[in-house]
Amino acid sequence: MVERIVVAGRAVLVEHGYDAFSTNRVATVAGVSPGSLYQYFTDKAAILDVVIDRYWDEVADRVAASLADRIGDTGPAMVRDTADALVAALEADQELLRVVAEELPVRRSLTRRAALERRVRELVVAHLGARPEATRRPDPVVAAWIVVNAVENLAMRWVLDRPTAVTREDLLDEMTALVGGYLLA
Amino acid sequence: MVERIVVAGRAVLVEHGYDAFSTNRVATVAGVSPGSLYQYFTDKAAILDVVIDRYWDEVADRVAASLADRIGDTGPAMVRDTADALVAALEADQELLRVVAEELPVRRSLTRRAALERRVRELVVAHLGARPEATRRPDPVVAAWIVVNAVENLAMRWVLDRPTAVTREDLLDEMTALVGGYLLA
Amino acid sequence: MVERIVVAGRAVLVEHGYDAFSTNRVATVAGVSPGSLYQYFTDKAAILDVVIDRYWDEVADRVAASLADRIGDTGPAMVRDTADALVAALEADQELLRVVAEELPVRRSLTRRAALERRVRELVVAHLGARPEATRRPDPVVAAWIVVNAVENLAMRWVLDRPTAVTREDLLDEMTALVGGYLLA
Amino acid sequence: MVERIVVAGRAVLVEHGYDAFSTNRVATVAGVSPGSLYQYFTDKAAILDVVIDRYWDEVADRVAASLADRIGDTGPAMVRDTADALVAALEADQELLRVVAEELPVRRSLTRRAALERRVRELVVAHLGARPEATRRPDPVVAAWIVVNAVENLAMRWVLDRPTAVTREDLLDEMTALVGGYLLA
DNA sequence: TATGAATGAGCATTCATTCAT
DNA sequence: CATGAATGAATGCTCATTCAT
Repeated sequence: MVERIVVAGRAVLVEHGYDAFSTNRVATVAGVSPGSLYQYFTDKAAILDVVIDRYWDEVADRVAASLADRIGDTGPAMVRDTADALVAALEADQELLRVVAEELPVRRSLTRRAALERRVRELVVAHLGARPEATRRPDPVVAAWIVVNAVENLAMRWVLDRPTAVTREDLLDEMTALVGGYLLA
Repeated sequence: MVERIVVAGRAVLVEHGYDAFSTNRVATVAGVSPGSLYQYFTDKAAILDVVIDRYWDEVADRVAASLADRIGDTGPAMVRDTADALVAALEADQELLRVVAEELPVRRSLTRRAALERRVRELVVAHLGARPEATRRPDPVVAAWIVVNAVENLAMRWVLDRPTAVTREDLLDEMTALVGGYLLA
Repeated sequence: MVERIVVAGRAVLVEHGYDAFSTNRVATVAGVSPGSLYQYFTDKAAILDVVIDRYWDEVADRVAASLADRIGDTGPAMVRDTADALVAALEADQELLRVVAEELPVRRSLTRRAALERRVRELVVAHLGARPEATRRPDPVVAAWIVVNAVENLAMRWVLDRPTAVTREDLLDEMTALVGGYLLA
Repeated sequence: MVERIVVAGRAVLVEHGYDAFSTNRVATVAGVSPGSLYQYFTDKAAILDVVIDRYWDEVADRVAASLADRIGDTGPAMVRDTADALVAALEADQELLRVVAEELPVRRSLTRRAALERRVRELVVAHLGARPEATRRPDPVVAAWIVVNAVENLAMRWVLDRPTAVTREDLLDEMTALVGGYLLA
């Protein structure tokens, strides 16, 4: 039932946008009475939170799963593969990404995205710490912040804007160059 | 009168947040009757749009003004100065930036930010086109897209999140390294 | 408009009872939109309060007016006339009295009725203080409390219950005897 | 089970007030499922009715028990003792009295209180009938109505309002004087 | 042009009641 | 009998918008 409601919530968001995300509509789409919503969620906001959290968790899971396959990667390949995984994760549910990233107040996604970023950042810091020759940047913590923010944002903007001038391959190549060039600059 | 309304709209946004941005409140703060709003704006959304557009225009103006002073810049200095100008522009009205960037649907800012980005991108393209030795990237259009997005986003996140690990100097240094390393990678 | 709403509120109360006293119904009966209610009243409760307060104020006014005519009264005649005035005042809007006294939480009427009682009690205390021979009761404050409560309640119960055994004349006679007998006991 | 529900109903009323008297809460406090309520009561109102009826029955029982002890009483002593018994009965469960008398629609208590009053009134009528010299009032039925109403109301108001000017002894003394003075007036 | 009272569709939420298990 | 998830009508209230003045 929680499932039905969350799925319906997602559907409403994707098909009718955030403005149409009313409890009544979510209930209708879920084939459930409005009252039932409140047996599983305290609030309208609580439903939305679950939908959003679930989205970012899925993105994180996809990225993690993808990375697990290429654990031996090193240097440029690792960057490219990670970027690829991230882009793929964002492409997986573009419709919802559009709503979550453009219609919803960013604030709603903040904690979940921050968590995701922190996780990745820590991996990067660890990686850089383990291989001093991998970078010439003075502070690995700063470098990780830069790299993670830049890559995440580039991937998101690309998926959302689909700039005609930049193919998917371009994007991955350039992100690789961006990170590689930066770390060794 | 348009002026009064827009100023009031900005004030409401900054002082009470987007949720309190109701036509009645804006009218009250503007010292105007709610009916009068509709003589200058078609919509509540139209007011908001002007407030937001004006914000991004101000940011663009500040960046432009700042750049005009350093017209002779070249290479790293140019990057650093541009980044500095952008950070400064975003710092100039942090309160509104917070609302615009975190409380409002991103969609609202989309066209104006896109315009800003396009302008800067064209400058970058022109610059790169004029000095082929400035970059090893194969496609200047792609490179410009990458660079502008990365720098803009990094500046915004830094101003909004104020990550303790990254000082303002760090930020500028690293952005310079990021761009420099990338273009020559 | 306040007038219309209050009148409609009274009408709803009288015709459909307290349970039907919903904002929408009051608005409908007032021939007004639900939103308009909130331009003049903070709350549903605020509307009800005005209706109730107005009712008790009318009762108080009628009693006061009636008493003003018989200012020279003394002893038994004064008691009888006052009782008469009170009964008449309660009879004037029996339908509303029924709702106010039997359907509504008593609590709602408490402050207004307390004010009315206090006013009358003070008159009684003053009267008794001025004519020591009018009573043998040791404490005029206590005596006033007893007398006012007894008379008010008897009048109310009689109007509401219309006990077949007790005619209006009976009631007045007996209340006169009650008060007279008590004060001189 | 009926017991558990009624006890829970009383508890909810006393601890949280009438507004919180929801079937769900009563069921929770009773440690019973909401559905089970409807196997023993037709209605939410039915539960409330039993709670209230039981309350007034308890008051009646206490008064009756108290009176049984003083069966030989006559005249003023009888009045005083009866009044004492009534006040004591009302003081016994003041918390519930407050809810029943001030938060609940009076209508709910009407039949049970009417029954109580009728019982007492009949006693008074019988008493007065048996001793013609006990009163100078022309109609014992009328006199009984007056006396019972006055005493009951005074007792209730005193317990609920605890007027500082009137001690418990005052109250009993004055009620005795009131009734005595009246009957012999 | 400016007003602001009036609007009314729409919303989030509650809770007495039911009924399949 | 007992359950408790599910119901859904109904509620109080908001606020963008209109329009007679």
